Order: sequence, then C-alpha cells, then structure tokens
Amino acid sequence: MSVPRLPASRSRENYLKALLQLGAEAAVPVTVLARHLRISAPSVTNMLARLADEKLVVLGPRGAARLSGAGEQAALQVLRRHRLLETFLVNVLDLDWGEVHEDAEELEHHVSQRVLDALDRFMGHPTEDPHGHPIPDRQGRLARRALAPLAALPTGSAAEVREVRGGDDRARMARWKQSGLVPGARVRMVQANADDGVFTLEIAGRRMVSGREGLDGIMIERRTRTSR
Amino acid sequence: MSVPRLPASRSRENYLKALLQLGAEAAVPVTVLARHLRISAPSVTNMLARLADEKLVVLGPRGAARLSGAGEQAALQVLRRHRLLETFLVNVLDLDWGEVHEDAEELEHHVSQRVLDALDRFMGHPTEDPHGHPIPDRQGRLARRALAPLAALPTGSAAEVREVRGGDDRARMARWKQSGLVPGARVRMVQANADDGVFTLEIAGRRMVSGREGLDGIMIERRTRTSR
DNA sequence: GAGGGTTATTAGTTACGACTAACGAGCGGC
DNA sequence: GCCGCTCGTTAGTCGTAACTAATAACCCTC
Repeated sequence: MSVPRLPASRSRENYLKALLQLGAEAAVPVTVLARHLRISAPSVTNMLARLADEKLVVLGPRGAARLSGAGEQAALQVLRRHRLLETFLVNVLDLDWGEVHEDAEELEHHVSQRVLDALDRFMGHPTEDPHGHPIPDRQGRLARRALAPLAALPTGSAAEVREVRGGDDRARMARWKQSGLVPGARVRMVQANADDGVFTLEIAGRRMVSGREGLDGIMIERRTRTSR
Repeated sequence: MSVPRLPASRSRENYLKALLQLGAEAAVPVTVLARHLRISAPSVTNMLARLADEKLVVLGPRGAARLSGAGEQAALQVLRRHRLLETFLVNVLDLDWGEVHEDAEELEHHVSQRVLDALDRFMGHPTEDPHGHPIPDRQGRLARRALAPLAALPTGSAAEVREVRGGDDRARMARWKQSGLVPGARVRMVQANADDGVFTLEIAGRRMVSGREGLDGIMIERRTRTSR
C-alpha cells in the first residue's frame, strides 16, 4: 500500500521539496524560490505554472506559491527519501555526515519505493536522520517538534542538541562535529553575550567559544530534569 | 557557444553499456543497437554521431559502431556500478534477484564514486554479482572466463553453474531460482536429447526436465575433480 | 498621484534526446 | 541490369527545463 509517485521528474521534485522547506507557513515568493534553487526567476514562474496546472501547488497573489495537499504529500515523500538515504549513507556506509548531502540529493530522485522500503527495513525504521531531522513516515507524517536555537539558551542553562540544520555546508558540518555539536550532545551555556554575539559553551565537559553565526542552525531542547 | 560538453548522462551511458555487451567482437549495426535499447534507428544514428564526436565510439562502414578505448573504459565503469548495485540489493537488502535489475539499471547512472566505493567496501569487495557475472574492478579490468552453455553438457557429465544470463526477465529468474539453477549449484546431465531439445537434469539431487530455451543463459564450468 | 525600485511575467532561445516520415545506398535474386 | 528488401540517414518536430532581455505589475514614498 504505497503512496503513488505520480509527479516524478527530478526538477519537479526539487521544487516541491523547496516549497516544503521554505513555505512552512506563508506562501513562497518566486524570487525566494529562485534563489534557493539557484534557478532564474522566469524559469521558476514557468515551472510553478506547470505545477499549478497539475494541482501540486496553489498560486497566490504576486506569484507566491504554496503546496496543495497532493503537493505536500509528494514533497514529504521526497523528504523521506532524502533523509532515509542520508541515514543510510552515514550510519551504514560510514560516510561522513558532512559529505553525504549531495549524494542524497541526487539519489532521492532515483530510488524506487521497493529499494527505499528495503533500506528502511534494513536500518530498523529509523525516525531521525544523522542531523537529527525527523524522517517522515511512509504515510508522509512528519513529527513536528518545538526546538529552540542554541543561541537563545540563557546563561547558566543546559540543554540537549536535537537537530543540526544546514547540512549542505560541509565546512560548517565538519566544525560542529569537531567540537561535539551533534544530535544528542549535552550543552551548557556558560556565558551568552547578546550584545557582541559571543557565546561561551560547555559541550561534554569541554569549553568552546563561538560567534552567533557559528551556532546558527543548532537546535536544542531544554531539559528540565528529564532522565534520559 | 558552450564547450563540447563532457559525456556522462544517463542516455550516453546506456549506449556505451549496450555496445560493451553487444559488441564483444564485431562492430554493432545501428538496428541491433536500436532494438536492444528500444530506441528508433534515427535516434541511434544521431547519438552514435555524437559519441563518435566525443571519441567514445568509432564508426565503421554502414554505421556500425564499436567502442574506442576511452568508450570501453567508460562502459566498464557503468557495468561495475550496475553489478555492484545488484549485489548490494540482493545480498545486503535481501531483495529478490529477479526484481533488482530495473533498480540497478536506474541507480547505476546516479551513484557517485564515493558512494560506490563505500558500497564496495561495505560488501568486502565482491568479485561476482548474484547472477555470477564478474564485476569489473576499479581499474575497469573484467575477468574473462570460458564458460559453456548448460545445454552443451553431454549426457552423464556433471558441472557447476557459474553464471545466469538475462537478468532482465523476471519470470525466467524466478523459475531458475525455484529449480535451484543458481550460481554455485551442481548439475548433472541425466539425458540430453539434441534432437527434440528436451533435457533431463539433476540439480542438488532433484530431477528436472526442460526445453532448450528454458536453459538458455545458464552457463556452466565443467569440474574435473576440483574439491570445494 | 507620479516616480522609482522591486518583483513577476512574456517572449524568444538553447540543449538534449527522443520521435516520424521520407529518402537513399547495398545487395541478393532473377 | 533491374527489382525490391533491408538498413541507414536526412529533415523536421516535440517535450522538458533551463536561459537572457525586455516589459509589466505592484508598492512605497513624496
């Protein structure tokens, strides 16, 4: 009982995935989508018209686009493929978490349902990818969580890193891994200076100082006193 | 105004792979290639001209094509990807050997060197795929073996199945697996009747009767008295 | 309410890789 | 030597998805 994959075509799938990621709430303007996909604005207008034709997106005023129900389902399937693949590449094939993004980006458009299911089975149905992103289930349901940016953690508080965003920047990934900023890590904010944007942290007992940008994308969950 | 454009591309790779498989010795006529790839003859002429431009194939009289050195190398890399992927899908993901062909056919064009190497490493550098085909090594060297068709085994002789060709026919694969005709199986020709094309075999102690076509593609190695 | 800047669209092109229809070249049979 | 078959090529189209250049629509400010 698989969800059918009608739209197909690499390019369409990328548009849908981008809309899912950019259009959490509001409709996405053409320009934003164009920048994100690194495609010219006219091309985007064009493609959006086709996707609207196919009832995968709904166009609002001034060309802004949002996913239809069907479009969102399709996008979630692409996201599922992407995240399962990243998980496979890192956890099974032992590739570095910073260098798997492009591979997953490519393969997500070419893995059949059969192979995807087999991968999922082989890995024991993981629910999060190596960056801590939740993996949509077979029905396209995505766990929604309320995470806070690490930079918002007040001085003196502790938390757990749950998600590390921006997996397309390899250097960033490498730095984070280096300093232990990976999902599951415990962090304590030793000193947050909102004025000059300098943050001193303690990660697994080690001190670290970083600017705001260096922390951007690290999402945490405040742990009151929950045991593991 | 753009530069010649280097090969890659799914379609090109399929042409190269087809030429490798069809053109063992002689050059391949346009029509044969067209039938094999299920593409119209004019399209083939066209594509061959481009591949010749790029020095991947050499065109002979009457349009017949054969791979150049560079073309053969490229084709062997595609074949390596295909066979490693099939091996992975069957041996690791536990998919059925009859149903992995299409998946491998698709993925072979999209797996990066990095992922391929990781798969190879993960599987311990296999040298044969699940159908017994040798896997070209990283340098594109392909083990050449002299195997005989099972139908040529004389009455009373025993042999070992080494290779099972024609992996794109699922029904066939299923039948063979059912009757134990898989690489590594020991077979004995109980009665070969060249006249009416009826063959009686013994596979792992079980009798089986088959017509010539039912055996076509099963390649064996005569074992004199080798142990193991 | 008239500019000016941002944003979106229209129009026209390009590349790739397939297609059909129609033409031409080789070759066997008589 | 001509007929006709098979095989290959030429010519012209199509669909997808990108592009640039030019234009139009909107929004904000004065």
